[in-house]
Amino acid sequence: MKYSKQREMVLQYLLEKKNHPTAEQIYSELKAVVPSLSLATVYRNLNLLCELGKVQRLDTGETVDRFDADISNHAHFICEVCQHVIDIPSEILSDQSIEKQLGSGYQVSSHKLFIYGICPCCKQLKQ
Amino acid sequence: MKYSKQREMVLQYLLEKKNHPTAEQIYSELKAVVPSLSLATVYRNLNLLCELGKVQRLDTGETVDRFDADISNHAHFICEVCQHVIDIPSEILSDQSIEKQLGSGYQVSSHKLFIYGICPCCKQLKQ
DNA sequence: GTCCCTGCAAATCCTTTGCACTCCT
DNA sequence: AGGAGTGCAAAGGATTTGCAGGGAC
Repeated sequence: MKYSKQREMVLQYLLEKKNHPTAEQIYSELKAVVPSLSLATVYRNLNLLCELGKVQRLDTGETVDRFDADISNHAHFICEVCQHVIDIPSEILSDQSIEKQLGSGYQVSSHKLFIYGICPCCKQLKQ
Repeated sequence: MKYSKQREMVLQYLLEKKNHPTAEQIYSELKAVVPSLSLATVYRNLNLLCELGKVQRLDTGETVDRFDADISNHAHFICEVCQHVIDIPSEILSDQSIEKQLGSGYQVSSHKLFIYGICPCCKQLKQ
């Protein structure tokens, strides 16, 4: 695979800011730096990085996809008040423990866990 | 809310066939029975039923949404070979156990767990 | 020089919406 | 009769694709 400045930028952006951005967010922030950047390029590179396993796509239930360069096993908490997506450490659930519980011939390769509710920050503000 | 034959059909379809269909699948199967049926009506009623809490929407990571009239707490296993969506009993994870593990101020209202892998049926065929 | 990657615009796919008409109540 | 629900077609939003030009190797 050939080097490309645009792909590097997208990956770096995701590695630095861990805010689970949408393609559009990545695009508009990077376009400020490189005005020639195209949204199609951002999408193409996000898909590529997903296929390479360097980035994961989050289907949070919103109409848009979000992206995350943290590919370690972790869950996501989506706050119903502030809409922020918060990383949750993996201890809650592992592929192995799922496979053990499913038993009888299931082969587990991955899982996605989305938790919805109110984050500590918003919960405190409400009180 | 007023009775409508179309809404009743959509709900009945979901209650009977538990195959997690897409809006398009529901539409084409029911259109065979009532040819005047419109896809927009299927979408409108699916959204309504979701709001009423009689149906849940599944964001499996495919481009299309799937729907499920089983609103009890259960996970979904998506077979990477046959693409079938299989219901997994709830014992794996409950909102309460998540909340307990998150601790420190998180309030959990719901969660979605998608497990990806190979189902027993396809695993056996491969061997 | 070759071929992958880009930017742009058009296309595609899923879903929603506006409007006139229908049919519950 | 009144208003929610329908069907149709057109609009909408997110993402992908075709193509000509540009950059990596």
